[in-house]
Amino acid sequence: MATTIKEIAKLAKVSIATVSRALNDDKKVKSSTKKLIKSIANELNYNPNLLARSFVTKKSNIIGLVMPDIFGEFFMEIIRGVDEICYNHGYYTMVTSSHSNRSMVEAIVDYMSKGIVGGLILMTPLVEDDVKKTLASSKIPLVVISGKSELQKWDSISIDNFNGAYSVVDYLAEKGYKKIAHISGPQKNNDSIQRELGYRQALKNNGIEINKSWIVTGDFTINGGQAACETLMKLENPPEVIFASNDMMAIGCYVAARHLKLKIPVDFAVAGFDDIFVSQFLNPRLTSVHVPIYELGTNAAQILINRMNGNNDPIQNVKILTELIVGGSC
Amino acid sequence: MATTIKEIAKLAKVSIATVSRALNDDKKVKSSTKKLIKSIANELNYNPNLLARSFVTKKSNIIGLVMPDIFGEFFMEIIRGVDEICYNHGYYTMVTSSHSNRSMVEAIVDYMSKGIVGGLILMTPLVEDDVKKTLASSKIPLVVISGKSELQKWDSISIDNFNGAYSVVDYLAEKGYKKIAHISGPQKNNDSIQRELGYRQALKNNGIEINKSWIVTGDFTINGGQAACETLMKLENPPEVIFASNDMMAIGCYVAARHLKLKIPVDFAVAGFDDIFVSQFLNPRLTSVHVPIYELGTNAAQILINRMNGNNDPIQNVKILTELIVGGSC
DNA sequence: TATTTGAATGTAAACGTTTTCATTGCGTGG
DNA sequence: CCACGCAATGAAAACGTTTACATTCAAATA
Repeated sequence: MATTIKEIAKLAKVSIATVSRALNDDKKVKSSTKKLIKSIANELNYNPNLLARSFVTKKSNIIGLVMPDIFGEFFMEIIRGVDEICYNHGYYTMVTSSHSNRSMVEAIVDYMSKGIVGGLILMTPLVEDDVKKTLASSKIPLVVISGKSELQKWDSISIDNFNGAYSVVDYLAEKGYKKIAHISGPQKNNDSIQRELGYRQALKNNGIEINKSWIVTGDFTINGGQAACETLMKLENPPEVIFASNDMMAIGCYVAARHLKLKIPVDFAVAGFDDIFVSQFLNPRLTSVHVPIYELGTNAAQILINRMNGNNDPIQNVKILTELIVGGSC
Repeated sequence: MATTIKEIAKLAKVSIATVSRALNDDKKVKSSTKKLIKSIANELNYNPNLLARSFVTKKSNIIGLVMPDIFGEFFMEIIRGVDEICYNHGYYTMVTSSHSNRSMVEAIVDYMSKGIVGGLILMTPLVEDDVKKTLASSKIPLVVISGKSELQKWDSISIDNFNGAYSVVDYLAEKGYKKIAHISGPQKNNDSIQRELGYRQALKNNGIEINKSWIVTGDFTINGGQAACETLMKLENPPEVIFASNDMMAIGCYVAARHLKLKIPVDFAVAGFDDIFVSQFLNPRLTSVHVPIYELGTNAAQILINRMNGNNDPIQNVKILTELIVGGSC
């Protein structure tokens, strides 16, 4: 079995308390004994039993990352970002999703109540009331990655959806497009809501009136985007360009174009949001709004670790800025 | 603080031992007391402290998943598969990568020695000697997801790279192509090696002689694929079709085609391996070998959990079968 | 010299759970 | 009616670590 401080204590002829202190760099230990203990620990290849330590200190350096799903590069990048920071600080990353058959709340509660994780990162485009209630009772620090800053409740990171959408629609208007349609995401999804607001504001500021038949609700999937696009292009008065609330639906527009034998960007133009990996290989390249997802993860993890180390600064609500990527699709 | 078995014991007027037994469904507890204890536990919203439990039992229901990198849909799908099975069995998934600045070995040792994880899934295309040595000393069960079955050492899951590559090259030969080139992956990468072997065997079986100048080493990246493709197409005697060892490099061929103003599949054809998400949206759709990556993850997790539960069957070396996906790229 | 200080170390409790080894009490067979 | 066995429960140790409190010893102060 693995070596324990007991064995080190025996060899160093000191008590386990001294060993513990020495290994934790307590100032009260004479530097000579400290050196001795450390060298013995090294020799024996000692590794502290983190379970025992967490158990007694009631602190865990495991960070729980709860997501609605584990799929696609968005979540992947989040995990990567979180893991990177965790690794740099000696923390561990535990991931899970709500697994369709359980609610987000159950997933969170599971993580919070077992005593395993010492901090929580919750990634969800929509913080529902029951989730809020659960979070409010949390004894461990947590950070929310969300579509919208949950001001004054928890630390949060969110994408600047509004300005991202604004920038792309504004670009379209400046380019001379007048008939600008929008395929939104799910109704209650905060990312989607904010992006639609940005769309509307950009139209307004450019003196373009909103045509309700040009705003169609999608579901963030390729199929949804395709259906929405076909609906739009079959209108008596079809739009010149479609701003899809995410790239997946924009890809759906490409598929629809092939079906309808229409050519992008000559017959109609397309723009998306997220700038996912695929988008640069679409033909023509998709104009989109780049989101530094990785930074969402690193920021969340950094803030959380600070909190876990006792940081008591006021609640932070970080907004991650986006960048317009211009392709040949419009 | 959270409720403990002590409080339950007090309320039920029994000892903590009985509570522990009752909650663990020990047969020796009278069913009436068991019922009482469980109802009280329920009432108090009791959750066992997993740290304490793992600490005393020396078993952890946390599975460590170590990967060379956390990037792209391949790893994402693995994580998803592992998480799904873990969730279904009440296990937890902890992920990490080797983070470029530490070796795979360090990452593994870190996970093994801290007592946190009770089982390990190691995902790597190449099990090097130092890793082997480390794994050999492991006290906890582990499963390897690799490019090649490490027979008789550890349970392993691997992709049937050889037959996957064989099937696509055989398809090309049957279609009438004679000049079939290959862009391989990194030299020591097992996935790459097996795929090249499949390529060679398929040529042989179809009576096609191997032309060494048509085999170029790539690095699994888009840029590498592009460079390799340009090298090939600038030969005096360029090939008719290129089989790239993965889809990323196949995408590089598309990029090269654009540069060279060549048209796929008329000027030259392309096939890949992996059937990544992007591939279906390339124009024309990429012919590739589909790999059920998700199942790699679920299989690995399932085998590992069985081992953690005391399964002592002989070592398993599972090979995951592939499927040829025919697109318009050849 | 007697007392105080403080640095260095030791003692032992505590964390929540499982588990081994008693202990109790009751029914059954002789 | 005694002994035995068995079902049900309890008492207490154990896991590895941290930490509050106690102790020691020597140097510094009065």
